[in-house]
Amino acid sequence: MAKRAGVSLSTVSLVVNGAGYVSDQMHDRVEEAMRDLDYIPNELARNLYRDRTNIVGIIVPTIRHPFFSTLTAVVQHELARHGLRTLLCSTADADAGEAQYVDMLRRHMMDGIVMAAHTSHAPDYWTSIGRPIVAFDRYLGAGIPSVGSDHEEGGRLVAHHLIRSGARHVVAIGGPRNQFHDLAAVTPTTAGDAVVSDDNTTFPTVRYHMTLEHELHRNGVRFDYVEAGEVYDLAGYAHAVEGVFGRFPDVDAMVSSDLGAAYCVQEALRRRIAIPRRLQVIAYDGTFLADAAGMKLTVVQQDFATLASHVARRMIRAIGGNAPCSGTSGGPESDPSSADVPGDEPQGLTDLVPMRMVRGETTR
Amino acid sequence: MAKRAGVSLSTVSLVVNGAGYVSDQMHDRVEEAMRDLDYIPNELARNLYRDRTNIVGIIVPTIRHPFFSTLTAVVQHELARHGLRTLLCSTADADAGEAQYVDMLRRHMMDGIVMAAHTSHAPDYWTSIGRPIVAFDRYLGAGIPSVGSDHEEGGRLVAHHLIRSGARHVVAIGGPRNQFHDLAAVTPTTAGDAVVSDDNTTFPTVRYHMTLEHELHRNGVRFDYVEAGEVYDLAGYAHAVEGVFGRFPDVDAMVSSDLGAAYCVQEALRRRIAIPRRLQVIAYDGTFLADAAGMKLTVVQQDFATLASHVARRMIRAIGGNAPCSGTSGGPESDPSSADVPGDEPQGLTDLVPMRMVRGETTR
DNA sequence: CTGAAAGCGCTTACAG
DNA sequence: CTGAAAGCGCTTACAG
Repeated sequence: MAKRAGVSLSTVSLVVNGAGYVSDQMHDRVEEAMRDLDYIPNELARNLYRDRTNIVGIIVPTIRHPFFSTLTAVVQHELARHGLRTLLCSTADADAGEAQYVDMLRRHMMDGIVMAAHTSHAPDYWTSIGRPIVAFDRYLGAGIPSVGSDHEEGGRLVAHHLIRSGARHVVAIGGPRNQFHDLAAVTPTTAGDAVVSDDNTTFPTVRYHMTLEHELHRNGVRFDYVEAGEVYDLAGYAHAVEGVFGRFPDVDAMVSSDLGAAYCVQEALRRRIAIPRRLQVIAYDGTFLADAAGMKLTVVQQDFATLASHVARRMIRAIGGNAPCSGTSGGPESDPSSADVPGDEPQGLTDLVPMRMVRGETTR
Repeated sequence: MAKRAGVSLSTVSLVVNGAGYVSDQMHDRVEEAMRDLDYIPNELARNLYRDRTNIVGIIVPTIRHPFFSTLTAVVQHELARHGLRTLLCSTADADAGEAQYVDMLRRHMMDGIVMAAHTSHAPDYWTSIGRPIVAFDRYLGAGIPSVGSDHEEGGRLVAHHLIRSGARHVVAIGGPRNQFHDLAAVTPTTAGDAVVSDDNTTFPTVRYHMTLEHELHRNGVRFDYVEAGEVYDLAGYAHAVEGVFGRFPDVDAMVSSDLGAAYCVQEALRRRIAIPRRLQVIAYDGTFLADAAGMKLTVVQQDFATLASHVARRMIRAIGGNAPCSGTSGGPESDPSSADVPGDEPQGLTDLVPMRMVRGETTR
């Protein structure tokens, strides 16, 4: 519909896309006409032709939780650097499970999905989708790339600090423990004790608690796990924390996410329990909240920037082919099945990002 | 490409869309074929035909800030109820100003935009876009609907509480004050004192501080405003807060966003300043952070649910016509210029949502 | 180097 | 009630 300057639409298209050969004269004439009528190309038509939207969905439980808001922010940033937009897909804030978002992926409304929420679907479900998916902090099935922090290292960092500082009774507050087994090839033994089995088939976050528990037990430190409800139930942490002090009067170290740790500090202040002298608190994640929780929290820090860059890299590769932003459109050679390029680099399909501990005011 | 069951594509389309008249026999035959080949309609083609993506962008400074993560979550939820998805458009997390997102709106990659970040563009810019825009907590130009809390009321709530409780020196910590005037028909007087002028042409958030200052002055309470840097500079609040105690040793009340207030509590604890006896702290916003900041903060609460429902309603109206989810497709009668339906209801184009104060542990 | 043609996958009038 | 046709606005081979 842009045949104003007496040229054909193909020429306009060539100019707009900077492709092909157009004489300078034509070029200028088209540019001028575009400016005059302030022509704006309709992206919808391109999308249809290219079978690309340049939109990637990120599935999280809720963006309200500081961990997921931080994660989403960095992932968005990183994707944007590659010309991809981020569609917010939260499962708790939208009465819609992940299935609806996967459906959108199937219907080509998104080019790919970053999956960072709990799922009740089995690996078959995920592998059969046949479109680009990157798993965050979870295993979704053979061939689906996965990115996450090295939670075993995280568990070790926490355990070793607590052991060194003389903790006797550690309480961890976290999500529903039954989720630990949904996708995990983990063999729980009788006494609530569990053992990590196969390296490649475990829900990664579980390893944090398992390693922690294992290390503490090995060193004769008592360890209890308290469930705080689903991750999207922010107030659930507060209740769980309050309960801990009643149930375990002799607790001398508490371990949770930033949010849980913040409640620990708050409740300890209220009960006039001296931190870190009588009670140590270690937060897991290291979002802004760790700096604003009444005391500067000691944290085991996730490296969000690195995590995001891995996620973006995996996603770009999975989407494949045609670069979205740069003019170098290499034709439609994208192949959905390239989502599961097998072991094309050292670590295979899993990126494990190191963690580090940062001392605050809540540990000795 | 769905002529498997020996029927024409039009029939398939009719079945998929549940429109027109199809015999039961045809219907079943098509359904069966769709199941067999597990056919998934390509949304891109529909988008092109309908000139609709069912995607709405929300422009925020950063999703990391608890206020904006909460706002985004509720808006997403509310939009989802109307069949609309939310595209995350943050200006601080993506090296891209709002212009890039507006461009996407122009190119029909989004159906509308919720604008909740600071802009340096003048009203002309916004009004000339001619596509659905809803402003949040700001005035973007004649004809652009706007939603926000009643910040004058917020200012009054804070002021009255502080006056009643005997505060003598109040310090507020907030964003750069020069932004206050960007879009505001506000006449600052000599002494740093400012007066709210025209009711319909003011950057709404400004009114909070102006009302607060005005009320406090009227009652002989000292008021100082300290700038904390841009809203996306989370650590900036911490620095600002630290500075306050040095500059104003006699401060006995501090007022800021949840995040700023959290830093106030933290710094006061560190300096062993008793809250609320020697120092009161009032937080503005009322996100989850107010419950996890070392003490339960007294807050002036934004009614996020109501704000979001107004935003969604305004957006639906601006986008107009064809319902996205329900089967009742009323044909393409959407009209971009319906974004500025003039004064079609009591309050005109502005929704002002009430606030309320919730007492915590940080006030007397 | 430029223009007319076919096609991306759907939808909706419009004839049979 | 069902099928052949035109069109959504662009892009890319393919002839001139």
